[in-house]
Amino acid sequence: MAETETVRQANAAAFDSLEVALDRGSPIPLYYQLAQQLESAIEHGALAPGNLLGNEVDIAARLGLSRPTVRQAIQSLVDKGLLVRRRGIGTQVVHSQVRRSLELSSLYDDLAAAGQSPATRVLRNEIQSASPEVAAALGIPEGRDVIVLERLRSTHGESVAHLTNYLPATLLDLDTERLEATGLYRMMRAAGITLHSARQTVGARCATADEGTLLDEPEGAALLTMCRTAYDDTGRAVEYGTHVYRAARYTFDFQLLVRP
Amino acid sequence: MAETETVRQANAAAFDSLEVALDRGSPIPLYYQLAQQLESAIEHGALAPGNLLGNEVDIAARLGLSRPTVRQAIQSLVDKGLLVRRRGIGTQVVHSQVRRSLELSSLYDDLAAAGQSPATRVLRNEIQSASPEVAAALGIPEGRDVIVLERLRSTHGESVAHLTNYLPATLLDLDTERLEATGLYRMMRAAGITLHSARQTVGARCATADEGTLLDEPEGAALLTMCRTAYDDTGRAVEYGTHVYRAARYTFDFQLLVRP
DNA sequence: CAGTGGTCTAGACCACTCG
DNA sequence: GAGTGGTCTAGACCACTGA
Repeated sequence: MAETETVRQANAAAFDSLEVALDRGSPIPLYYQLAQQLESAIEHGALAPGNLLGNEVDIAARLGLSRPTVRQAIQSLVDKGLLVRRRGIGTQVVHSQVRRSLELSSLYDDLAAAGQSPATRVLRNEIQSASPEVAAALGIPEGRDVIVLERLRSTHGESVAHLTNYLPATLLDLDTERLEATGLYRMMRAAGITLHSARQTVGARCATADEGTLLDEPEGAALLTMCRTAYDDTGRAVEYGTHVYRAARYTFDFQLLVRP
Repeated sequence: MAETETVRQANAAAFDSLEVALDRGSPIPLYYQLAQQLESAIEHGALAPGNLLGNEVDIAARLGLSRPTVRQAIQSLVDKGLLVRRRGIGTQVVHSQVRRSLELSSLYDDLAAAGQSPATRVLRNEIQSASPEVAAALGIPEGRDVIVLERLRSTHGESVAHLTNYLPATLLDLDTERLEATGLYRMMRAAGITLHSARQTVGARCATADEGTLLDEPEGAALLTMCRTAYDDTGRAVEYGTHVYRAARYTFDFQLLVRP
């Protein structure tokens, strides 16, 4: 098809005319600078879906980089799901429909956004002895001190979720005011805790009378439940939470990327 | 602490005594061979949690590989969450508590396992015109032919989920028998469709009377709902599904890895 | 066949962490 | 200061794809 040829030429033009400004004096790695600029070019449509990127050797030559550096940049976007490599063909921009869903919900949004919601009211912030369940989840001895955190999250003046969190008491201090302003994960990060991974279980059940009162739902209404244990990069469990969401006002969105 | 020193020495010994067999004649990449053997060493406890791996230059020298190749192997395990790198310190095996949860539920288990469950009964397998909702989800014109698939999944003789899927009719042929034996995703893979990503939304609601009958739950029982659109690596939507699970017998488990 | 990404090498310098 | 991972270079050969 002639159309295909036209598109291919347009692609090359699109990438050739792309201005990539690399600052070798910057502390930001070159591959990262390139990746960021490619990503924004894709976002802004300068690189359209389906466009071929041009071969890696040429790109490297044109930018004055080595091929491994260019590959590292491209690879990071492949890992994000924005680009697709094909042996013998080239590297292509993923189609917009897929990209849009990627942008809508990164896998880590929930972790990142946890606690950053506009309105979170702290109902409880105190130290207790770890129950067997909590101790097991956090991998600490039963009876050890833990911070118990209970929060009510709402948007637009309507309650959305009831969050209960448990943290080893030695980990950090949780000032209630800062907690409502900043969010739990941001405070943990500020305390030097670097998150590594978290394990989540999502289920559903009907609201009890108490839960109904708290969340403004009738008894028996459907609720989404989520249990999470989050780990440090040293392998410590740093948080265990059991959360309850009003199903009518909340869903979990996430994106799966299939590794080749 | 003396204990720390002992552990550190044990680490070095653990890795030094690790036998890594590389086959340069194999079509399997060297970095992949190394990654696999490291992974199994971690699984089998030959490399214990917290163990330092030893520096990359030494490993490369000992195995007769270049450092980038060793780095590529290590990086792949870091991406899986099994190892943690620390600048100026070394590479460590992640603690077992974290690893266990990683092994329990890879992020892609659900996709991979979809349809491989022991008992799946096909209730419907026919071609229809795409409704507006389905057409929008699949990114095809309204009214275009789509395969409509309705399945009932059960384990241990009890129903667990009611799955409804829509696929562009041009994509592949779905033989009901093979579908029950093989599973949808395996059939798609066999048809040359390589999955790239999927977007999921998980929610909850109460069962209608019909759903209750189908799933053997009372009306009003809590149900987990899941909507998914899966994409090809060319960017085509290849499947849209709306699934309903009995909350009493099913939860979604997944693992988040925080990218540095 | 020519062109592409996939793999691999053998070096180099830097930033960071620790003692 | 010594040791670590993080980045980068300038090449090389291979496997796969398409025409």
